[in-house]
Amino acid sequence: MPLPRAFDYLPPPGDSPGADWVGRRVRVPFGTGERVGLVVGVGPPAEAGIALRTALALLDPEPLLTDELLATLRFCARYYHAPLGEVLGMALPVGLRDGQELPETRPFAWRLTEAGATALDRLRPGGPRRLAERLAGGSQPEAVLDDGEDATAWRGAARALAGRGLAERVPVQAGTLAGSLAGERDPGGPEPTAAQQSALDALRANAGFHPFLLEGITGSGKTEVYLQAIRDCLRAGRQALVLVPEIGLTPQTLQRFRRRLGVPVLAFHSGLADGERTRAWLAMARGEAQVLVGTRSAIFTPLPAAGLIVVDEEHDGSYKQQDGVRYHARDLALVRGKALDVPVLLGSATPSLESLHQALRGRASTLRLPLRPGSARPPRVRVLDMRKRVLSGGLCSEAVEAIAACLARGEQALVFKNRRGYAPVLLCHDCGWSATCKRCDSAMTLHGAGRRLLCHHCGARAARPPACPDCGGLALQAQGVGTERLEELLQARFPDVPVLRIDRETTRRRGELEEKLKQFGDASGVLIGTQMLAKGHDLPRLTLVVVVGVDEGLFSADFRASERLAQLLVQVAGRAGRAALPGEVLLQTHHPEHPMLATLLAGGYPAVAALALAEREAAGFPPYAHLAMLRAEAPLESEVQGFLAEARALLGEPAGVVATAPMSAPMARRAGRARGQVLLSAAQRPALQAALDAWIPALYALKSARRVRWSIDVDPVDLY
DNA sequence: AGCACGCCGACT
DNA sequence: GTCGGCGTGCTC
Repeated sequence: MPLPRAFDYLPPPGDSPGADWVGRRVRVPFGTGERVGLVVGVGPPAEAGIALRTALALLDPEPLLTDELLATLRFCARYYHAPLGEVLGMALPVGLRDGQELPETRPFAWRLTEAGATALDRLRPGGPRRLAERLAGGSQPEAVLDDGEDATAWRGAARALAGRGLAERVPVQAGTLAGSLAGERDPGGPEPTAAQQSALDALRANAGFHPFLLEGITGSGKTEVYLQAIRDCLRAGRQALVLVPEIGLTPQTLQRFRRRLGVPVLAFHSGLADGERTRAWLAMARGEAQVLVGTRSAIFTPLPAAGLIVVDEEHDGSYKQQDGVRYHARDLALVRGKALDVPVLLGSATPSLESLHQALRGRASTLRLPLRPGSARPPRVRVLDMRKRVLSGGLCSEAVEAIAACLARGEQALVFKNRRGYAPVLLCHDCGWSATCKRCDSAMTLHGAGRRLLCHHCGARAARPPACPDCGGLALQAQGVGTERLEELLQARFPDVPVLRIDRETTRRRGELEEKLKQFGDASGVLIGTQMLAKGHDLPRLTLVVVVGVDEGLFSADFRASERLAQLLVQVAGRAGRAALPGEVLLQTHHPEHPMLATLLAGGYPAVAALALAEREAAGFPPYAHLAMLRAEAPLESEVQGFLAEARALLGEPAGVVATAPMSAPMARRAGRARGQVLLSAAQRPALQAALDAWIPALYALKSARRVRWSIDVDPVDLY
């Protein structure tokens, strides 16, 4: 339960609990019902004089959590000021949280039954037949099937065969699996470059906990270093955990890991069914699996034989949980690495300022991978000054000409716009009215070729009004451009080549991005996309990138906006060009003289990072200060302000901490709810933590806290 | 967070 | 006379 304390129970009748009960689940009476609990301690009750109830049953024959993981979760609860119960609930896979029995995790294989062998020739062509033909050559481990031609479809086929008694699922003896995988593959891989070799030497010279910051742009071979480091780890008989950003966990990534490592590689992400998540988690907990690749929440997998933690694209925003327990998986990776005494390898082309700061202070070692000879050269970057230009749908004539020239060479162009929809604003040119959301303080975005209005914050929809609701005029105009309008424009301008739009609207399903890009192929054409296209899939024929609308990021109120923009520009630019086909990047801006852009062009990301660090130090922002945010929302503005005012008064002026007055969130109303916040800042972490330790219990006790939804965000990434 | 209890308004 | 609204307090 999200309650800030633990509950004591008497042991189930006949049981005598010892310290080895810690980390096991119990079923207990709670209030009027029953709950699954996790034993976090055994001993006399924390408080005398409370009538204890009796636990009903011990559920697990062995602890689910290692001591280290439980200690890390306790740390997580303390550090992020979340109730331990909520942290535990979040860290356990759903199936285990609601008390299910521990599933089988041993590897299984499929084989044909006798009936299946005889029926083989009579099967109609299709998935089941293809699978049956594979199995006719001998039983196949599931891990091998997962990696084959029908990587996603074979399970359905297997179910169909099993339903007719033609195939069966049988356990594989331990040990034979790794061998069968290694035997089939080529685990050697390419010869490491000098830079990769020295990175690996540095990793090998290290024993125990140490953070490494692996800096290298796309194509510099970071993954190769991960793979070699994991192989070292496996050779020592230890487990490796690899964290990847939400969009990084593609079938291709997994396949590459499986091929090169020669052992089963488990995936862990929100797209998995509950059962699969539980099994992957447990297989690591039981030491039956050695490698797990997963997104943010994979940081909570038990690693009884840990050897290495890798965080790929460590600067990526998706490592920060944005609701509930607002943890940061990269930061927790460092906490776990220290507790487990294993190296933590943070990789990025554009490291976060936090990690660069750690490296500057000598807390992390930097390993650099320069570009490999023969791979892409850095693209030529041109800034297009948009002032006083004639625009056609957001693109200036130079950009359109560059696209035309690129297509004439038979190559591909990418137009990047971080705004989906047709246009971000619908404006009345007669009276200045613009379409805003009824429930949010934000403009509604035009969609559907400009015929519909959609709020990106609450999902509200409306038809485009035929006339201005305010003045009745007919001068309603779409202002600005989104990806949809760019698609319309480019399709009209280049009718003879494919124009493909990739954003959350056109590409929702997992794996759909890969399918679409595969279909797009190597032929000449134009891609239009948002963030989704900033990284990932390899596009060898892509030589031109046009970035439309850099300006939003240059003048944002958020102090992290320029860092994020620089990271995005570097990532997007990294998509252009190959050894044989040099790339070009065009940046459209109204502020060509902006220092961030100038610095980026002159010195690349390292120069921007150095500049940003100096600014942060001068302004007293992270990583030179530490922040915490109290947020509250409620249907009524008065309830939010009432709570925040009381909360702010309770805080007082603690030593070493500066807190703002209660204020409205940058978007003061969202989905019909008023939102407000108080920001705390401290030069030293302990002062901030001490203030929060004293403050938060008092917040729970506030009456006004019951009328709002409030939360604490330690190390917030977004200030709203 | 759930859940029960409790005290005031609209229905058969 | 009862169903049900959500304010309040508790959960070992």
